[in-house]
Amino acid sequence: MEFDPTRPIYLQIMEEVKKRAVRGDYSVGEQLPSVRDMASQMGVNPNTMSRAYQELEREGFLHTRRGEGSFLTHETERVEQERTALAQAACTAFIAQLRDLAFDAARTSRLLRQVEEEVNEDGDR
Amino acid sequence: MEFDPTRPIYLQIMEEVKKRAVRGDYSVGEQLPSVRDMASQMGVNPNTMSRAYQELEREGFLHTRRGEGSFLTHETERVEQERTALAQAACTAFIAQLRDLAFDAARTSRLLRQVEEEVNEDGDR
Amino acid sequence: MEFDPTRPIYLQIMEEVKKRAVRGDYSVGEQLPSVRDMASQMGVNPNTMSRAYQELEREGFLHTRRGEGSFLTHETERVEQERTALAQAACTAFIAQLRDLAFDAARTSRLLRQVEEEVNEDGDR
Amino acid sequence: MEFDPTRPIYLQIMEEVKKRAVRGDYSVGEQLPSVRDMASQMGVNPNTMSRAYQELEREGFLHTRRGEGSFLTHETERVEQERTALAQAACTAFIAQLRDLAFDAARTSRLLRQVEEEVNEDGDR
DNA sequence: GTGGTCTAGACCACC
DNA sequence: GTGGTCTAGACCACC
Repeated sequence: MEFDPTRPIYLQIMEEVKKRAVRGDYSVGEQLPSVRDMASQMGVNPNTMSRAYQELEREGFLHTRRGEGSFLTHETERVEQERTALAQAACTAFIAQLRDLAFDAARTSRLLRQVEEEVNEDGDR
Repeated sequence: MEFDPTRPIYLQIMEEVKKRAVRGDYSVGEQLPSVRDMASQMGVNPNTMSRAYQELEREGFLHTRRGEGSFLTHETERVEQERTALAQAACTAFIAQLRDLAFDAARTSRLLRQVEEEVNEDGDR
Repeated sequence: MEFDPTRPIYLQIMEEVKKRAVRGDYSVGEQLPSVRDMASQMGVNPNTMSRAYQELEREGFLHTRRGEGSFLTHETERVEQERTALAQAACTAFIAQLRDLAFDAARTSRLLRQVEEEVNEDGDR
Repeated sequence: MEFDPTRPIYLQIMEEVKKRAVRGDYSVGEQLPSVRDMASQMGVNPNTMSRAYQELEREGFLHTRRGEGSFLTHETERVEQERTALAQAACTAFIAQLRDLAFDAARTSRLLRQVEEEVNEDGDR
């Protein structure tokens, strides 16, 4: 994986794990790859991965059972909450981009209506 | 400037110049920094900058007068066209993110309405 | 190959490749020598040859498949179009020469009829 | 002046002087620039220029009067003869080019008729 | 000063 | 093997 060198890697790993859970790569309650496996998978130091797992545990996103491994939270709502947070972040970034382009409100409205149509068509599939 | 190492630098420079023009950093018809200046400003080789300028000229985004320098197109429409293209690209990326998060149509609609409101508030400022 | 030092080499290479295709040295759809081979064949730097090939691709005269090589266009019409263009260029240069010699219209007419006869004899061969 | 390095320079000078006379840069009977002046004008060695003048004299195209200088022939016909010869040479080269392009007789006829029209329009000016 | 071209040589991606 | 990109540095034309 590629990491943005200007931000702490463990934070970027946390986001990645959350995205994977939200995407459904891991199901609620499911065992996650071990710290070592995940570290080699993402090409980072196991210590860094361990830190990421610890922080995720503090946030209640996973729990670790000594000697057994780490497991994604059982609470569906917790994952849903992350989905919303990630969507909101994407949304904030998107608005910032439009603002930076000085894209006016009228054109934005038109663009968003287009987006909505596209999404609805997708939903129908 | 930081460049994504997986994509040609000259393409990223082209996008950056377009963004700057769209943001209004450069006005239509205005002389742009020379190839050498822009190259040192962005920390790339003058040849790479030259390539970027040449491609932008081919796209009609700027024109070069030998021995004089490069100038942003006089056509406001050309810049507007780029504004639209950049906004659409941002939009497409945004939708892809929501899709990747398995964000359903109903929630997306709500989110988009929220975006629209925020942008309108901006417009009112 | 000898190049006219007053004109960009890559442009002269483009013309040479077109002439070769028009002469039938390369057939439509056929693989062309690699950038490196053609460069050493013509005694130029591979970068210069690469530029020539890229411009020819932009003109639709050849297409490149990454990792495989470059191929003359499949469209016979494209090559025919070049034949016409080259003939017209030769023609324009010829007229300019006659004009430069202050060759009057009557004598030019006679000369042109002579050209036509010679070409027709050629056709009969 | 630029010379083709594959052919004797004095021959190329001779052709140049003939072209100038045919173009009317020099009139019949008129004094030509001295060997020295012409040599520096064309950027060649005076010996080379001298050789060219001698050959032109042998061909009866100019005559030299010791201590006075060189003069273009008085005979208008001699210049006309050169005009024809140069036109014929241009013509031969033109036909060779069309042949090299495998430009067929029908297309050549069409092209030549176009040329003739252009020349006639020119003549009307 | 300006941009345009060319070479030499490296490194990469795709095959 | 193939082409694509980038750098470094030279030289040139036009102003």
